[in-house]
Order: sequence, then C-alpha cells, then structure tokens
Amino acid sequence: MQPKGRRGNSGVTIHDVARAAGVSPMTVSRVVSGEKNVRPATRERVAAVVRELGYSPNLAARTLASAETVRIGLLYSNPSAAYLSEFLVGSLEQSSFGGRQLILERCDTPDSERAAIEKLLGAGVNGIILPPPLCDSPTALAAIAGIPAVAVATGRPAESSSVRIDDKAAALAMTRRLIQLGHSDIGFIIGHPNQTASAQRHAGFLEAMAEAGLKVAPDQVVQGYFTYRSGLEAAQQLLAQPTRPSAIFASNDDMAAATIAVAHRQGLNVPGDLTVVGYDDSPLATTIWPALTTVRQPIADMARAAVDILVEDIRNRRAGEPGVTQHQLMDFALIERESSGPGPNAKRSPATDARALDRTAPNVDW
Amino acid sequence: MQPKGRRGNSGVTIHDVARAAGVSPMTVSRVVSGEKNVRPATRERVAAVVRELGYSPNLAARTLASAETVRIGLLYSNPSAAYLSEFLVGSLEQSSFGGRQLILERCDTPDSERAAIEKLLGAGVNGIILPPPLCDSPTALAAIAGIPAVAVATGRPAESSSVRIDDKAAALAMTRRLIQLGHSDIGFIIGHPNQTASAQRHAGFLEAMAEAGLKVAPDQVVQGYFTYRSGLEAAQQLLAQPTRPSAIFASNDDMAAATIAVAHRQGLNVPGDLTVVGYDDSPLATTIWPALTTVRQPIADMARAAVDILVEDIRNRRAGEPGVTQHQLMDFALIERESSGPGPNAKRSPATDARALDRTAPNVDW
DNA sequence: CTGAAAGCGCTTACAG
DNA sequence: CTGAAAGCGCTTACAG
Repeated sequence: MQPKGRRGNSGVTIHDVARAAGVSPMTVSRVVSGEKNVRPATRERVAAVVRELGYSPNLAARTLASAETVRIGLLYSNPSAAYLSEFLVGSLEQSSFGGRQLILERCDTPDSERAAIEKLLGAGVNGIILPPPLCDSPTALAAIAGIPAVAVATGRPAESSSVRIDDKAAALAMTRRLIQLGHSDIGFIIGHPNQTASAQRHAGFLEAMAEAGLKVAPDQVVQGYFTYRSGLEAAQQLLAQPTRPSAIFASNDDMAAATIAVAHRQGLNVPGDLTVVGYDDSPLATTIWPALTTVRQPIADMARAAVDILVEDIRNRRAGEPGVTQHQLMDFALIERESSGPGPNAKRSPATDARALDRTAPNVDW
Repeated sequence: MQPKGRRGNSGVTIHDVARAAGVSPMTVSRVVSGEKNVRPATRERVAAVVRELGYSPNLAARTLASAETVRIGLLYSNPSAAYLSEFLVGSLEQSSFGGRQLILERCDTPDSERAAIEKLLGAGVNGIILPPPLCDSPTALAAIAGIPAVAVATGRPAESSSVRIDDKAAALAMTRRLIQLGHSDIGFIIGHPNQTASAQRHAGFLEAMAEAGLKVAPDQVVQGYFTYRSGLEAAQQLLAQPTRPSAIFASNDDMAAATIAVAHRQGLNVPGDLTVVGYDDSPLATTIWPALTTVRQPIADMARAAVDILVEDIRNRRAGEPGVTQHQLMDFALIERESSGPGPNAKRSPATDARALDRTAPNVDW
C-alpha cells in the first residue's frame, strides 16, 4: 500500500506535482502554502494534481528551507501524574507541526531548577514552559528572566507570559454554589503555600462567604499542603469542632478525598451528613466513592495555548520585534457529582440548578 | 546570550565546527554521529570544539539528508492518567531524535478503534504502539495486522511485537512475600477480564498458594474490574466471610485502595488487622494512607523499548528485509510500604527481608 | 582514516 | 502572476 521511494513515505515530491501540472515547483509551493498570487485556473489545476498524487509536503525539507524551527522546553517537576498526562497530550499535539520541537526535562528538587533550565537552553531550546508548581518557583522564574517563557496555572502572573484560569473566581463560584445548596457553616482547607493559586482559591472562598453575609471563624479554615495526608489532618481538625461544618471545600481533590475518608471513619454519610467538594477534577475525583464535586481546568487547552504564545513570542523576537508578554485566562467549569448535597438551610430540591452547572462556562457567568 | 544567525537556534552549523577544528564537515558529522572510523585525536579535537561552540545538529537537515523519517502512531484509549503520563514521557523522549515523529490519537470506544487506526495510517504513520488496554483488543489487533506494531503490557504476546513484564511471576513473587510474612488465608481480587494480564496475575497467585500447600477456597477469590467501585464490592464480599482473610491481594492499586477504605469503615486497622497489597504502583499507592505495598512496572522504559522495537522493524522493512517480531520482557519490582505487615503465622520480625525487597530486581530472582 | 561532490525537498529573494 | 537560481544543514556514496 505504502508507495516506496528510496526515501521514506509517499515519495511524491513537489517536482512530481510540478511536472504533472506543467508548472514550476515554485508555483506548487505557492498553492500548497496558500499564497494569494496564483491565477485561479493554475491554482485549481495544481490542487487537482496534488490530490490525485496524494502529495504531502516533506516537513523536514520545509523546516530546513524556511528556518522556522522552534524548540520548546517543557520543564516539569512533580505535578500530579494526571495533570502531567493531560498537559503532555496538549503540548505534544500543539508541537507536532510547523517545525516545532518539544523537549522534556524533569527536575524534582528546587536546587536543580536552575541546572535543568540551563540544560534545556544548552539543548538549543528557544523558550520554556513552566507548569505548576514550577510556575511559582522564584528560582525557576529568576532563571528564565529575559528568555521567552510561559508560566501555566500561576496565581500571580508576573513578567513572563502566563496561561491560567481565574482561581479566585472558580473558588467563588463553588462557594456560592454551596451556599445556594443551603450550607452556611463551610470549612475550607487551604492549598500549599508555595503555589500562588492557593491564596487565590482561599480569597474566592472568603469573598463568597462575605457577600452572603456569613462569618468565617478562625478554626473554620485550616492549612493543607495538597497531599492526602495533609487533608486527613485538616479534615480531622475541621470535624472535631463543637459545631461541625455541614460542608467542606478542599483546595484540591486529594485533600477532598482524604476528607471523605475521615468522614467515613467517623460514621458520617457523604453527602447526607457532610458535603465535600474538591478542586482540579483529577482522576481521583471519579475513582473514589462518592465521586467528587469539583472544579475543572482545561489543562490540555492550557498547554496548547502556552505553546502558541511561546511560538509567537519566539518568532517575534527572531523578526527583530520586541517580545510579547501575554496573560491568557481560560474558562473553568464546576462539575457536580455525588459528594455534594443540600445543606441545613435548603428550601427545596436544587436538582435543576445542579444540572445546569455541569458544563463549561465563561468566567463572567460566575 | 543566544547567538543569532539569520536562521533559528544557536546558529552554529557543522561548517562552523569544521572550520574551527580544522577538518571537513564530513569528519564532524562522523564524530557527532558516533561513527567508528575517526582517529582518536581527531575525534577529541572535534568533540572539544563541539562542546565549546555548543553545536547541536539541526534535526530537519539531518532528517532530510538521511531520509530516515519514521512516524510512530500512539493509540491510547483510557488507561489511567498516571500510566499514560509515564508512558508519554518515555515515548516522547525516545521519539525526539533521529527523524522520529510521534503522533497521538485517542480512541475511547471499541467501535472507534479501527477508525482511529486508519486515521493514524492516513496521517502517514509507519507503525503503531498499543498501550493497555488496547493491547488486548481483538478489534485493534485485527486492524494492525500486517503493519509494524508493538503491544505493551499484554498478558498474551501474539503476532505483533510486545513489551511487558512477567505478570504471572510478579503476582507469584508478591504472594510468596505475603506467605513469607505469615499469611495463609489470603483473599484475591481479579482484574478486568478484558485484559489478558488479569489472568496472568491470577495464575501467579494460585501458583504461589499451591507451592506453599495452601488451599484456595472458591469464595477467597473475587472478580473485580480494576475500578475503585468494583474493589469496594469485592472487598466487602471478602471481608464478610466467616473466617476473614488476614491479607488481600488486589490486582491493581485502585481496588487495593478501595479495600483499605472498606476495612477502615469496618473499624479494621491496616496492616494491623488486615494486610492489603496492590499492583501498578500508581500515584494512588502513595496518595492514600497507609501507603500501598505494590508491584511496580517500569512504564517509561517499556514505552522507550516499544519505540525502539518499532523503529527497528520499520527500518528493516524499508531495507527490504522481513519485519522482525520481538517480545521483550522487562523487570518488575516489589515495593513494600505501610499497608502490609506480619500475618498470623509470623515467627519473628521480617523487617530485614522486607527492606531487601524494596528494589528493582531481575525476574529470575523471584 | 579523511574529504570533495552531489543531493535530500523545500522556500527565500530576486527577476521578469 | 510565474519561474530560475541559490541555499537551508546535513548525510550518502564514492574516492583516495
């Protein structure tokens, strides 16, 4: 089936097409690249031959001739595997054409961040993508100063470009939803302080409580570190209070899962006795039982956006123009599953509203 | 910092190196490609200049000149995110040089498998990698008949090449370890029947029990489906028996985590009252508490091996030689954490032995 | 062990 | 609107 020339794939070159169409290779190139200045008749004739012969341009040749190679470095430390997997799929897909090349580098300890970045630069990388938690690392941020870079999911966009969701708005939306469900005594577990998104989520929670006129007692908010273990401890503290909260909002799914485990060990029914919601919509959210109500970020899309921003920035600089810093905000979604239910103040079934929320929606809606 | 030529990256070409080293570009090419026939002195001189100038070959040029482009298709359905992430890192790394190109295609429903494979083929892919559970799908296997392909982690290597660990040996080793810890009444939760590895694990369990002269009652083995939910049900059955097992071996970590949840709800201490072990060493294994004792497969290495086997096969066929089918067996490791402990027959502290097991070891050891 | 020549398939820049 | 020339950076195949 596979036609075989001496060289790889289909073997059909721009010259074959040119000969068959009775034009020069240059004209074929123009048609294939979609340039304007080709007479319609010529264009059609060439296009027909292209289709007939199954011609598809050789990427390597195109890249070599047009000199558009862009090498993108992706520095990953230890985000959750789920996050990384989705992130990789997105970045890989967006790097698979147009002479783009994706180079991965792992870095687990804070001391190795600078070295890892220099290694990427040494490998000829033209720009760097920093997924969380590296997006908030002062060391990493300092090391990329001056070179094209995109920080993904940082809570505080700084000098370099960034792609993120509005964490504050998302936490605000989730908390509003809990209040709407009839909860007023809501416990909150803060995320790791090394990620700026943690503070944003916390702020969103507080704002929603404030706008509803609900007090937040000091022992109603507990520090966590995004780990299951820290969630276990935080939930124990929250549930040991004299007036146990009717809902707990954990800043990620791991801690929410831990909260459910603690509740179960104490004989509490979720969501009957306690509503638990998380953040991330990681696989864990649908692994455990009951499945978690949570906030979803479009991770693969964020990775794609990061690649595009980076490529644009690199091309601009190559063309002698100044680098462009962009801060892109993506949409989040509230995903309502089985771990949340009506609270003490519930007046009637909120089922209809709940269903309406289970979709992507622009931030402005929340 | 970045030297800038008219063209992209570091701007340093093979000619720059050649001039600086006082040799021909051809010699530089030989050194960089690691060919034999270069005088050691020359080789060193060139290598020094390469380092000094920070030369790195232009991939597009290399590909174009050597015509070795190999497009590898990776068809993934819905393995765990953790598995996919590690698998992607491995395949991407191994596809990032030598004119190799990795193309991803997702396929979630069995009916779309054939279409997805045809789409990959249409994109000019020269060979296909099938990670689990696709590695065992009759539809997918039929669709790739005749084209270079590698099935990863299948329990039953067939016509196409394969990369896997010895699931039977791994389950055998884990079960032996449980017996050695003093357990004799061991419950087993089988994996999803659509993956041939499930049967292998089951067989390994049975063999270890048999060789220790331990009977396996019918209600001591329960069918699961690799989901947390199915683990919940299976564990409930297992723990409802008149003589409750002192250990449960689940065929994956999700089901093991569910088993721990059930144990906790019944007020059982893990591993005090019940030892629970899993399989996969997924992130869940270290997320939950207590952390899971489990079997680890070298997923990234398996992906790398799959890429290499595929590339070799494709090159062979291009050279007119017959395709080569390879079946590669990788090493697994028993990872002992907090969810396992001494059983009723324990004679003395097995701590020393336990520690010795926490490492990679060739299959022959088990 | 080393090098000069030719070419991979395409595009840029320049003419017409 | 179209084409002839030159070149992208490397490797293959052939000489020595």
